[in-house]
Amino acid sequence: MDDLIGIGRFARMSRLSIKALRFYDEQGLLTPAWVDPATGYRYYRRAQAGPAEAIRVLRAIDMPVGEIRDLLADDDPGLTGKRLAAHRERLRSRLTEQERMLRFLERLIDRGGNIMPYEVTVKQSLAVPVAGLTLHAGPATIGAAIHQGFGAVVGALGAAGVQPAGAPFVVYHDIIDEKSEGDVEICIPVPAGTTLPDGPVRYHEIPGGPVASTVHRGPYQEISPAYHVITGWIEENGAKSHGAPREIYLNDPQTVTPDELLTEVQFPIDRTPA
Amino acid sequence: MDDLIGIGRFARMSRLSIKALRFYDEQGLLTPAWVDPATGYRYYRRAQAGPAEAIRVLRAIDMPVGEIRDLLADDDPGLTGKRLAAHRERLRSRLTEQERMLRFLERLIDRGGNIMPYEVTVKQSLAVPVAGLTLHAGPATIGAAIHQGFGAVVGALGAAGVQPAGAPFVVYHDIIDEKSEGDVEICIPVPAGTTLPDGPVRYHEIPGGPVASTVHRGPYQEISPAYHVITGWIEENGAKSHGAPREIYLNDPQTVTPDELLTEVQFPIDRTPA
DNA sequence: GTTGACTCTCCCGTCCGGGGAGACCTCAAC
DNA sequence: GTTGAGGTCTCCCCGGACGGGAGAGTCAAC
Repeated sequence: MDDLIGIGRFARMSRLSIKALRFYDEQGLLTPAWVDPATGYRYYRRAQAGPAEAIRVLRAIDMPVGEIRDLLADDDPGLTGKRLAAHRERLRSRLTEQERMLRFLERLIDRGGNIMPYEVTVKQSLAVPVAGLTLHAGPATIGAAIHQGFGAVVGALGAAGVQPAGAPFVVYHDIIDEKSEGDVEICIPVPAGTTLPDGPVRYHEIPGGPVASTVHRGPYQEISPAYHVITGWIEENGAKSHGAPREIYLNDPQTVTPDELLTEVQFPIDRTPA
Repeated sequence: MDDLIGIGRFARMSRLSIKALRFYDEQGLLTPAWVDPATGYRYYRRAQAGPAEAIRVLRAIDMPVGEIRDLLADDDPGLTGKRLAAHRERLRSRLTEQERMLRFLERLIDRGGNIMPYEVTVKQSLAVPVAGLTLHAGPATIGAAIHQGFGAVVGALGAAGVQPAGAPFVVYHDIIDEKSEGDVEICIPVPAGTTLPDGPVRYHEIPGGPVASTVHRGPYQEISPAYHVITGWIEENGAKSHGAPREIYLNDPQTVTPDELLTEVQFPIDRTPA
C-alpha cells in the first residue's frame, strides 16, 4: 500500500491544480495521505482520487469550500441531503437574481441605454373627486395591498352603480421604504357629487394645484428612480414639496406587459418655479 | 450654486454607502464637486445625484466599476449601447452557468447525494460485428459529430436493408479532452456476415475480451467521472488498459429525458483481476 | 468651550485560488 | 560522486467591491 503519489501527478489525475490541492490541505478538506516531515512534500494515495473528484464536482457547482469540508466530514446521508438542499436554495436565489438583472439590462438596452429617461414637467393638476380607500402597508406588502385595494374600490363602485371617471391612482401619505411602513390611499376618480354607501371606501376630493410630474415606463418595482429624479428636480429648482406624492396608473397591468406599463408620478409643489 | 453636501447626506440621498462613495472617488468614477484641501472632506452637489443613481443602477446589475467609469466617461450613445450589450452577454453566460449548476445539483440530490454512483464490474465482452464509421472530432464538436455519425450509419443500414442487432456504441480510439482531438468510431451491431455497399460505413468486427465496465446515468456531458472511476479502478486493481474504451448507449435520447440516459462505459483490460 | 455627530486615512478581511520568487528536493544519467 | 532537469516547498502579493474598525481630526449647535 505504498502507492504514494507526488502532488503534481495527483493534480493531473484529479484535474485539480497544485495550488488548489495545497489550499484544500490547508483548509482541512483533503489532507495528503503522508507529508514528509523533513521536506514538507505532500504525497497522496490513489484512494484519495474519489474525495478529490467529489470536491471537484462540488466546487464546479460553486459550493463554498468550508461547506464541502463539513459535508465530507460527517457521513450521515440525511445531513448531506440537507446541506445539498441548502445549497440548492442558494443557487436558486442566485439564479433568480441573475434573471432579474438580465431582464433589467435588456429593458435598459431597449430604451437606448438611457438610464434615467425621466423628463420632469410642471403642471396644474385639477382637484379631483374620488372614491378612496386608505390602507396601511410596508414595503413587502405594498404591491399586494394596492392590488387588493383597487379590487375593493372597484367592487364598491360596482355596488353603487358608479362609473370611474379617470385613471386610478394612489396617494402616498407616508414614505414607504425598506425600513418604514405607512398609509397609502387607493383612489379612483368618480363624478363630482357621487354618494357612496357607508364603508371603508369613501367619497372625497383630492385637492389640485401645481405638481412636478414625470412618467415611468416599466414594472412598478423599478419606479424608485422616478421619485429620485423628481425630488432632485424639486430641490434644484428651489421649489418645496407640498403634500403627498401620487402615482397615476395610465394603463392596465392586466392588458399590457410589465415593460409597457406607464405610471405618472406627481409631487405637489408650493409654487411654479420660473 | 454653493449647494455643497457632505458625504453622509449625499450617501443617504443616493442610497450609496459612504464607503462606496469614497471608493468611487478613488476609482475616478464619481469625483466630489469639491474637496476641502485642508481637511480632505468631500462635498458633492445635488446635480451629482443623477450620475450617482446611474452608478447605483449599473452596480445593481453587477457591471464592473471600471466599465461603469468607461461608460460614463464617453457619451457616444453607440459606444454605450455596445458596452451594455457586452455586459448583457456576460450576464447571459453567467445565467446559463447558474442554470447548469442548479440542474446538476438537482440531479445530484435526486440520486441521494451520491456524488459518484459508479460500480465497476468486470465482464467478458463478446466479439461483435458492426457497421462502423470513423470520424475525427475535437471536444467541441464531438457531440454533434456522434449524432450525425449515427445518422449516417443508420442511413447506410437502411439503404442496405440491414436491421440493427444490438445497442449502438462508440469506440474512442484517441483521448479527446479539452486540448486534444482524435478519432472516434460510430458503431451499430449488425448480423455476422452482413455486406454493406462501398462507402465510409464499413462492416467489420470489434474484438471481445475482458472489460471493466460501469453505467453512467444522466446527460452525456457529465460522463467524465465514470471514466475516472474506471481508470482509477484499473490502476488500483493492477490491471492494464488494453485497447480503446467504448460507450454503449443503452437507451435513446429521442425517447428519454437527459436525466434518464443510461450509458455503459467499457475499458478493455488485459486480464481479469483476482 | 463643550459636546456629539461627522469625516478623514489607513489597515485588515472577505473568497478561492493564480502568479511568481527564491530555496530546496528527487530522480536519473553520466 | 556529480550534474542537470524538473518537481516541490513556503511566502508574499493580487483580484473585486467594498465592510468593519481604529485613531485622529472637524463641524455645528448650544
